[in-house]
Amino acid sequence: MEPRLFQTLLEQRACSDCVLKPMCKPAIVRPDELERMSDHVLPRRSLSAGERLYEQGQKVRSLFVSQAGVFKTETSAADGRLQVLGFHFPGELMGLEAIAGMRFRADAFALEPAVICEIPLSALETAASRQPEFQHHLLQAAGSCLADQQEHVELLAMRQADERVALFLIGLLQRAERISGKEEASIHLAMGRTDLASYLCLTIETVSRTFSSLRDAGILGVQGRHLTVLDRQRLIGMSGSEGAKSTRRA
Amino acid sequence: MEPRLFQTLLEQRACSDCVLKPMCKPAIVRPDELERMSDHVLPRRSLSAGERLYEQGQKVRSLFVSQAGVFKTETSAADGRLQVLGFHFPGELMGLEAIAGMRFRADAFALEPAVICEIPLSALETAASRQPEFQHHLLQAAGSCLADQQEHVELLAMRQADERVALFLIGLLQRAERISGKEEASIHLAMGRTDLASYLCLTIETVSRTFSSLRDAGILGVQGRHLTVLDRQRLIGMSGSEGAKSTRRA
DNA sequence: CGGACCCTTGACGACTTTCAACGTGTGTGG
DNA sequence: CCACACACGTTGAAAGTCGTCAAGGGTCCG
Repeated sequence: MEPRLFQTLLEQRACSDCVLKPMCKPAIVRPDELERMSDHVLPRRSLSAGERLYEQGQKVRSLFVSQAGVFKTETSAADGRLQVLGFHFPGELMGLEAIAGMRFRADAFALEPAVICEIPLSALETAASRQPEFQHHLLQAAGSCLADQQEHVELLAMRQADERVALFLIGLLQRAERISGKEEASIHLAMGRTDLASYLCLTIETVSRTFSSLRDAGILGVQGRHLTVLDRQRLIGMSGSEGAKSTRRA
Repeated sequence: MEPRLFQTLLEQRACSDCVLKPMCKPAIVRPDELERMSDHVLPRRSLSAGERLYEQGQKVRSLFVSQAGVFKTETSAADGRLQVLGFHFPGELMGLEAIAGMRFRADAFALEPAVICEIPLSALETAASRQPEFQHHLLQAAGSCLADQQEHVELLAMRQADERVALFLIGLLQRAERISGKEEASIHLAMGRTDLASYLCLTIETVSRTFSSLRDAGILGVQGRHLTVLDRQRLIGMSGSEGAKSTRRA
């Protein structure tokens, strides 16, 4: 497959959902043309899998929106332990949590080959001052980030490992369906078990065991990073504690 | 003590640190005079301990900043379980996470007698459009909220109960010191063990036991909700896993 | 073919939860 | 004034879940 065409398709899909649509005009033009556009078009950059977008402690000059490819943000504590704070899908804003201290609080890595839009903070603020509509969108985006983080906390508040995994999978399904617009049953995990476990505050062994038990229960098909949701209702049922217990006994 | 005078003192202290300082002019005037001021002065309201400020699912018309008194935000899941998402000290913005869906995602309760500033969303956005400086502050405030949430996740990522408790106490100390400007050793908990446990994703028994073991180790003085940090260095040492292990063995 | 990496599975142990009882302080009513 | 209920916090013992340690299989790549 021609990678250029593939990228273009991805870009079109991503931009239709992008938080920065009001200040961006990529639309139908080809990538090489985009580069030359001056006005509202944002600097772009492509990253390969595993490449770092920004680094913890680095001064913040820009925020980022993935246009294609999933990213992870990850802090490293003083003792060297890594903690994945979030996964970021196309159209989602990254870096906002850094602007209070003006330094990134985490590393950001591309989990797949990716294309990223970079928004210089200065451009962001001037655009917001001039266009009330964009300012509104920006606030909405900030609110979304915050809501996402709250959902992460709510996920971690689920005591049992299988509740957390179920809730995570449902979240992935919903994000995929929001992008594709249709009901999805298959999930491709952009992240490995290690990142997944860190995000869920579990060990990779526990994640693996949970996948296996979901497979044995006939709820999930597991082939490495390709998952298939076989029984969506029971998966949803597991995502709350009461539901989880009754499902497990059944 | 005259409650009116007491309130006024609290207001002055809180406002000096308030995220909304640029759009607010309370300063020295007495509360009853404030009520009548029109321009930039925000609607105020006082709540008694336990009173609800806003409710999950309610439509968002305003955001809030505590001026005096600590608040908690708490979601109730479908199965009735409650989860405390955050504690909010004077000067901190509340409700931003709701604006993406235009509905509050949690209940907010005053934990103590409190005074609150209410900021209608419309006022917020118009003020931000007109004053680039205020828009900047607003973004910073959003970033702070996000950073706080991330710290909460990092706290929950601490595996051991004593690490979480230690990290939480250190956070409280820092918030108190940021407000008072001087080093603090005593902590007054505005919240009960139940809210604390929920926030830390532990049971109240575990929290209680952890306090007791910190007391027995000579690190913390515990008298109900009044805590005294006796050995700050060891407390800090416990907040990372390596430190916690070596401290525990010593 | 060997090695590195990722994922899975098993056995054991540690930690937290659960269940239960007790103590304290506060407010209410006799 | 005391008895009582009630909320809150503490402590103990037992049970369960997940982490740790260890081993093994699979795939990709030099």
